[in-house]
Amino acid sequence: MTTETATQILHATHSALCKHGYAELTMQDIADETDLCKASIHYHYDGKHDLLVAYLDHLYEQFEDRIAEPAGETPAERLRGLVVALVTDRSDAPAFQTALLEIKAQSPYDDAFRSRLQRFDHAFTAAVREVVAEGVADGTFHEEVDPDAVASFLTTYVNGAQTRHAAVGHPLDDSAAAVDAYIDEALRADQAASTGGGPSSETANVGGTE
Amino acid sequence: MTTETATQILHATHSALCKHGYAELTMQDIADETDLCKASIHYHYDGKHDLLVAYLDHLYEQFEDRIAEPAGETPAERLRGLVVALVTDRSDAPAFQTALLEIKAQSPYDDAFRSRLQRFDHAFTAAVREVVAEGVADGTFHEEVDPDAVASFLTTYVNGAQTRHAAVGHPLDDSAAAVDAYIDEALRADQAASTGGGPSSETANVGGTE
DNA sequence: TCGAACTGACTGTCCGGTCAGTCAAAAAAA
DNA sequence: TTTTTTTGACTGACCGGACAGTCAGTTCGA
Repeated sequence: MTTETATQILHATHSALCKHGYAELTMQDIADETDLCKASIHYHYDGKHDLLVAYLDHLYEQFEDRIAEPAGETPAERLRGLVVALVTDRSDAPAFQTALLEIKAQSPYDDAFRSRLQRFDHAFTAAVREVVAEGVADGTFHEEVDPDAVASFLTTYVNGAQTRHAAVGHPLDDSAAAVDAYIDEALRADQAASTGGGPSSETANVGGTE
Repeated sequence: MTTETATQILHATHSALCKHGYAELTMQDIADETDLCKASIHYHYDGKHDLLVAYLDHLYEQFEDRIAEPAGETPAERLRGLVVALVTDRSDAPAFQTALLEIKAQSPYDDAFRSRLQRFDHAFTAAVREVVAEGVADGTFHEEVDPDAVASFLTTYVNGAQTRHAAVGHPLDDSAAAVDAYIDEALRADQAASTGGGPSSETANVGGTE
């Protein structure tokens, strides 16, 4: 098939996923976002599962690009950009985060999903680790800061922020603010530590906002 | 119906949920964990959704008891007990956490689920806040520690640990260790802050060792 | 004997997947 | 060039399985 058709179907999958959620997603829903019929999608993809996996791969490529070179002058800004990008309420994708959580929840039952999600997790952790290491190297962050520990910590925190937002409506802004406080208070070498309950960490999100 | 029958069905719901997961759960699966037939369950509950909601309520009662009076001499120990109880790999419930995540992921589509999950969230946050406040009051924790912020922070982190464990297999032990480190380094008044910052706590290594 | 508890058989619906066939454009033959 | 064949893309109609929920009827204890 032409790449145009492929992206059309992948795009339709995204829209349908946001509209109906993963659990309620049907092939017809996807076809409805297309000028093709249901059978045509089966013609291009071996089945629903195949299509979803292709969609996750497609998503990962975008995610990879997005976290590849964090914008910002200082490591602190880049770190903030990296994390906050996943913990910000983008009006274009309220339902997307929810659908992604549904997929995460299916991951234990589906090896293909699981390996894809692991790629997201590893990529994000690696990106954070990289930026933190830069910060430690150039003196932005305390020298005792362990990039591995911080990266894993933030990844877990981001996961929590996303889950808690989707599940109980805990504001993403609150979680983002807590990360900001964490960066300032726990990592930055030039900031006075003010303790307090500030730093809450979380991590999580795989897919990003799209 | 007798409360015995009720608990039998609720128990069966739990077992079936762990065995099959939420997405694949059928009324027949639940009935199979019972000495009743499918129709009998429909006789006692208005439907699948009703039963699941009753199950969540049942679950909440147990949860409430569990976090009601955290065990431990010091606030630090009680806080640890509170958090680690939710971030420990209990052999009896590997699949249970996954099923719970599936339910969380459905929460945005289901008001009854959502309100129940919010009760869990609020109860846990309140329990943490309480213990932290005790710790601040008796000098175990720094006086600058904000119980509200710490409670929200830890709740989010716990969510992240659970999600990341289920979704990509990130070890719960690692997350638990990070929380231990957080308590020691960011909250406890008698611990030396590892960073150069100031007199107040430092959370440089909040992420822990993992 | 009355009614609550329970059951087996059944129904309606939904959905993933299949299939025979259409159609247009490319390739091959004339 | 014109005609024929092939092929890839696509479609409407259909199939079969799964599952929530129903219902007429049975069982059994009070």
